[in-house]
Amino acid sequence: MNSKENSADGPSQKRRHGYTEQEITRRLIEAIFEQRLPPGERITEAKLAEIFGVSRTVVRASMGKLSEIGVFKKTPNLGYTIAAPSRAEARMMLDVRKMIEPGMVHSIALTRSAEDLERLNHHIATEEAARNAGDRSTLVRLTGEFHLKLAEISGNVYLVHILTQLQVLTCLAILVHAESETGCPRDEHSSIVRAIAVGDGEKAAAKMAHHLSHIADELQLDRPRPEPSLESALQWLGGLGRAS
Amino acid sequence: MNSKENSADGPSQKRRHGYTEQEITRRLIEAIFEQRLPPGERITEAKLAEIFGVSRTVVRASMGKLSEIGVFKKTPNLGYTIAAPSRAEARMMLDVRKMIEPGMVHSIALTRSAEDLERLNHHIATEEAARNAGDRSTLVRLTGEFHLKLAEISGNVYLVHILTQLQVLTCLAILVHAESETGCPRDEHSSIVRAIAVGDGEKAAAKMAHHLSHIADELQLDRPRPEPSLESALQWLGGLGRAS
DNA sequence: GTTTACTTGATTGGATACAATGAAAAGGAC
DNA sequence: GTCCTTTTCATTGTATCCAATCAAGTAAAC
Repeated sequence: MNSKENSADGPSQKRRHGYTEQEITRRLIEAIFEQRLPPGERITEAKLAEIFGVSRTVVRASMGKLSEIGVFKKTPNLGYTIAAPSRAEARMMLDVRKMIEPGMVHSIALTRSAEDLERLNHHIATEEAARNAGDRSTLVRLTGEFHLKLAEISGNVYLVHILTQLQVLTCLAILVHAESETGCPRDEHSSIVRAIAVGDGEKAAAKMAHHLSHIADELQLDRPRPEPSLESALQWLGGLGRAS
Repeated sequence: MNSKENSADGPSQKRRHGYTEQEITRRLIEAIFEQRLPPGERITEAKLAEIFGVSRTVVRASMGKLSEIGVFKKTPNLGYTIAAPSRAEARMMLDVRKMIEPGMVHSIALTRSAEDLERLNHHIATEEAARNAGDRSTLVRLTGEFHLKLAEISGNVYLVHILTQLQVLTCLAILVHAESETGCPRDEHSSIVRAIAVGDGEKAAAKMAHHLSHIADELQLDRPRPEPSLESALQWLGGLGRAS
């Protein structure tokens, strides 16, 4: 978090405004996408306030909203951690996305403009560039943002809002549970765009449904242990205790 | 805003805490459901703080979150109003619900337990009672909560969250635009539950899709004027000016 | 050595004071 | 009277202070 152009602006020169709450929220989400804030990491109001050069009041509002949507886990009077979604939670968020996104691309396929296609193709080209360059953290961010771009193109503000939340959470789930942290698989995005381009809503929806299923597959099948829960950890410790 | 059972809970007994942020948020949403907070109403932090007997700090957090999800409209440095969704916004929120809720009931139809059906039937009976009693504000709240109950039964926390937001917004849209403010039409709810009861996911989804379309119809067809926008109003005034 | 009670430290929770903002009213010049 | 400036006022925005809470460590009792 080296965002201290702040440190150069003179010692006692009073900034009219520090970062605003929305800017802070945006930066935190960005940091998660780029894996600078790993799931499970503990984080305090005071620390963030210092980093952004504002009082706790402002970061508190931001962290409150991020907690509300499940990006931070907050335990009262204790503190915050970056969420580390369980497999069950990951499945739930992908279930919701499976309800939403196929319908969304179906709708888009029937209404898309030339400019929309331009944007989508450009985005996919950028994805490919990052993939070829081996820039993993950028790739994860971009593949996530693809889905948000679709929401924007749909023109539905509520979709943008909802999918932004779900996308951040999905990103965290992938970081926790997926083996290959490459974000969305290969070129499924481009096949979705192709279906949109020819106006085939059904096909676009089907492709999107498959795409989301593939993401879900990665989360559920990779690791052998079904759920490294606290319960099993305690059981393990108990067995150890008895053995020694 | 007559929600002062507060005045009954002991005169000078010092509450360790006043209302918590979540309680305040819940009550505000409840008040909207019951039409004690009409769309367009202006509302200030100080006023709410006084009503709930807490400082601005707490209500501010609550109002911030409500603004985030679009229930309040907030203009910086000026104030808040209860949202009065435009027809375009109403259409968008119902579009999203059409993407989500049919799939949701489809899923529920395949997994519902006897207890789930019990809860749903009980809720519908309560709805009917309110309808027969002519208790309109309770009816609006209950018909809205039916959809939330479904989300709860699905067991998906993200669905509960998302639909809670959309439901409140839909309620506001209905209050602004619908002719008959009776909430959800007749006994469409019970036909959905019947399909769920027999495990027919396809039928439940279809019924829900129709149900949501009916709500959308009410919002778009009732009033003659397509959109009483500021633009058209100015144009009208302009014409008047030239004519006089 | 184990348990209990107490202290301490770190962190959030909430209230208050003050600054910043913008709208509307008041005042003055022409 | 109209236009421009100034003042005032209501409201939000931010910082700071202190209280509340919980965990963990410490000391004392048995």
